[in-house]
Amino acid sequence: MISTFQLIRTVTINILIAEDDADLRINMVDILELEGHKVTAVDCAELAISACEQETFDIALMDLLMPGMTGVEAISNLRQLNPFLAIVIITAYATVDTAVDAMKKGADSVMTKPFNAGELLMTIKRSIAEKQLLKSASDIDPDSVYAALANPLRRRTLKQLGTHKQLKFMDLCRLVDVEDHTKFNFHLRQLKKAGLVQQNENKIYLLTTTGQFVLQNHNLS
Amino acid sequence: MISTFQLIRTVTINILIAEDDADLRINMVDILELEGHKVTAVDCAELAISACEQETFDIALMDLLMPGMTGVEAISNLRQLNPFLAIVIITAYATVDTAVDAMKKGADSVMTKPFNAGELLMTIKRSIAEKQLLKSASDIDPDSVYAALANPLRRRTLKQLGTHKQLKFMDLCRLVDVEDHTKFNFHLRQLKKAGLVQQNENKIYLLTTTGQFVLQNHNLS
DNA sequence: TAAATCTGATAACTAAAGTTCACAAAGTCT
DNA sequence: AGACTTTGTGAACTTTAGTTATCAGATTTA
Repeated sequence: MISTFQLIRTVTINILIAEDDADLRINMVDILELEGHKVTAVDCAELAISACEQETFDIALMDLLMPGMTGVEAISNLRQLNPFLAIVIITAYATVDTAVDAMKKGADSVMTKPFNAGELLMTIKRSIAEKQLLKSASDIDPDSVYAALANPLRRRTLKQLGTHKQLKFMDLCRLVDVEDHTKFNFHLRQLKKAGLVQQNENKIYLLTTTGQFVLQNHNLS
Repeated sequence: MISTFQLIRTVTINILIAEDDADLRINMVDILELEGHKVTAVDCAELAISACEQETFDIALMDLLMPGMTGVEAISNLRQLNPFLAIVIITAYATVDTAVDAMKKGADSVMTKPFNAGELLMTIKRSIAEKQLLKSASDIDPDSVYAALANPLRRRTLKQLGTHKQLKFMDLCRLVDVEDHTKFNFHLRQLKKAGLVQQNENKIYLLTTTGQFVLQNHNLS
């Protein structure tokens, strides 16, 4: 059974649903359980938050309008409980403005009602995939990354590598305006040790995927 | 003249417009210049990028559909040139999906055509204000902030202060599970020196605005 | 081929970060 | 009042980060 799942590349996802319309809620649960996922369904945002306190979900599908707290209002609470939770806001009355607002408040996606099974599964799959990037990039050692970023010279180096992609030692050294190359060599080694920079077979320096991620998300000054 | 501006609390904003519809473009320029803003208008994304290389804009209003690169595709280029640029995507054919996509790609807001002068000015004002937060929070010394974050004990401390808001020295010390209070005192001083933590008049510790900002944006592990 | 530049290792040193210990003023509890 | 907890300070010390100088193999240039 498990091998079948693996063959068709399906992974069991732990899904939280907050939807006050009972029919739609049951419908969604059916679709997702049929797909082999683990589903917890509640009918308001407050219960979703307490569910998140008990359990680690991969994704939360939050209706926008429910009695009590809205789905968007719950985002910050959910996010605090689980930074890697993918949050999708679901709404029948979606306008561009409400969607933009939800995204600003930290939603990962917005889906409009009505939707069919395919759209639901696709949205879940995509949201999880996008979160996965952040997740994988953040299970690196934060100590060494932050320590590496604590030096302006190293931040400049990362930035230069971000724009020029591939650079030889001395070119990079001159770009960050360091006269002493052995000093620069030290910092480059620190960046390598922190897993932000690597060298290819020709000794040319470039960012690791972690380095690229850090560069994108930390807008270094 | 300047005093009048200050009286009515208007600040000159440096605005970049990329819009291929000449009529709309001229119309927008008129509205914004009448308001006293500095406006640069081009008719494609590529020109917007080169304009951004020459000059530092506060906000870019990018049409989604233009000959050549789309407004959304240009986002990463613009962002790299100026991390503090507010980017608003403008489109006539805005659906929730296109809006969500634009936000995922890094837009700060999405505005639908047609819009009137009031909506335009309001959107600009709001986007600038939201960016301003990030700007003000990031002109603090990044060296000391990253150095402060380089220690797991200090990251735990920040997190606890984020959830409990206000904590006394010993309570905080026990929450982060440190036996030696003088050791903890050292790290707390480091956090204060980095401007992430402060004490109120009753000696109770709490996050500074910078600390709150860092906690939100750096999802610390 | 010789000279110059590039790339990097190593060691010696300085500066900064972090820990531990001893002590003490202030507040709290009984 | 006396004991105890809280909230620190300062000095001594250990560890880590960062700098500088010296050397050396590899590669490029003249």
